[in-house]
Amino acid sequence: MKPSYHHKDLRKQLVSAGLRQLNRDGLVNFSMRRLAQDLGVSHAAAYRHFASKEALLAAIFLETSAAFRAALSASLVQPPPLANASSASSSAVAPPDASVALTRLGRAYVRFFLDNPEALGLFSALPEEQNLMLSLIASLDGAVPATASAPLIELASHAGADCFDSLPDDSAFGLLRGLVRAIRGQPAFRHLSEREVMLGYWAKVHGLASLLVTQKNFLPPDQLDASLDRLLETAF
Amino acid sequence: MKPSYHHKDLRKQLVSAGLRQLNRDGLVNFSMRRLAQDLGVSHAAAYRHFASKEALLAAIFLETSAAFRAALSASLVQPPPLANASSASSSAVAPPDASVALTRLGRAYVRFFLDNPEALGLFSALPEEQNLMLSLIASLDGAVPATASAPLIELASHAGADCFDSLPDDSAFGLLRGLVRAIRGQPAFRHLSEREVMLGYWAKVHGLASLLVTQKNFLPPDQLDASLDRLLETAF
DNA sequence: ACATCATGTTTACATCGTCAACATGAATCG
DNA sequence: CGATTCATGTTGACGATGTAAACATGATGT
Repeated sequence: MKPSYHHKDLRKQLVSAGLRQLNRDGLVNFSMRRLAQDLGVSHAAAYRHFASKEALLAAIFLETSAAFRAALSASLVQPPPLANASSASSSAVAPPDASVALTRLGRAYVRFFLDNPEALGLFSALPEEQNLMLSLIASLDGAVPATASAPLIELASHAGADCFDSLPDDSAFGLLRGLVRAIRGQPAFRHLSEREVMLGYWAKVHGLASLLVTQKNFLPPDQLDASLDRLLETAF
Repeated sequence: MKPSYHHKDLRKQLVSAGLRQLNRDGLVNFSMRRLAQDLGVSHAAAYRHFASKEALLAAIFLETSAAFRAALSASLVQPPPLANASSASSSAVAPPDASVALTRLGRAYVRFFLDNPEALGLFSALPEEQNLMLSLIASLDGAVPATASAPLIELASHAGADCFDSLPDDSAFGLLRGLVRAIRGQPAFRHLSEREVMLGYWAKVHGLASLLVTQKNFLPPDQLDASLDRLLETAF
């Protein structure tokens, strides 16, 4: 089998091999030419599929963020076992309690970045970084198509400063907002606005992810899951 | 006055102009040659002062982190006015209450990164990123000299996974640890380890900084200080 | 069979980080 | 004062990079 002039779906291989190189060498050392060489293809071959290096990174970002979204959604629908697993409810689509749901969501968030360390850098080093984190939140509802060809701009354009109020209640983000509202019902959080409660939750979760990714051993690794649960539950 | 062959303290100008370029063009587009050109000096001139681009960035990091340290220390010694300023105690070196001190510290932390947006990227994109955040915490005590010529390695070498327990109680970090211990005295936090309380606090503060830097308008900017105080106080 | 067109390849260029060889001039010492 | 030394700045070169233009190949549909 000759390696065949036409590589046939080079595109997918660029994205997946690119992701691999990203996690190996870091974002700063990400190189188009080395990537092409690794795939046994000449440099500039990638430019038949991506307009620029940034576009490739955007595609990788899109794939990663799709996985991210899936992980978060899964944590709400089919919760991974908490530290103290008691009831065996088979298909609890609606989470029993807001703070439990937020704990699950938070744990999935942190776990994802621990499993994909480079994703954090990717998510914040891309051109539309200003709107990125919120577009991720917004993209929870699937309103933004994850089709890999769409440039990042398109994704980010859906999430401005006002996306907090503009998404429908039955979207995933709307559900998150609902959880936040429920939390805000507790007397301890009454003096905060919705956005403040939301930001406080997200900040804690995101901060845990950031710090733990770069400080993997700050907490004893074997008790990490339990620690995470405790920390997230304590937030509310 | 001819621009003089010898530029005389090019080094400082490289650091400060470099910091400026960093905040303008971002870390990814940071260019040695453009920097030299902006200073009216030929490329490679910088290599008389810094062994590599990374070394320059490390120097910029050191300067930035010194300012960071100063801002944090100042917030503990001479607190910036909280939202509700009542008593005018002239020189309250010892903060009156642990949670108040932590709120002040947190606000200084967030404010610093809002004022120096690129510092966040700098702090996490540098070679010793693994130990960076904790070395910053550790460097609160001034054990690490801020002399600009020292490479980053030297700084980071002082902060390993064990710096949490190894610093003396009367250092700034020790003080922070004391604050954390005081907080842990409250019944709501008794079930958490010291490190967990510490991480929870730091995560919230760091997360607030990260999210607000990239989402400057998520909270109404005019009430940002008040919101921050509320959010930080609610953590405890 | 042939034309079309998506997909690879080659060549070329500007820019980048970095090094080696050289130039300059301020400081030191006779 | 004049010669020497040495830190500092310059020039030119090299290899690697991102990217565009011109060209090649071969799968596809008429």
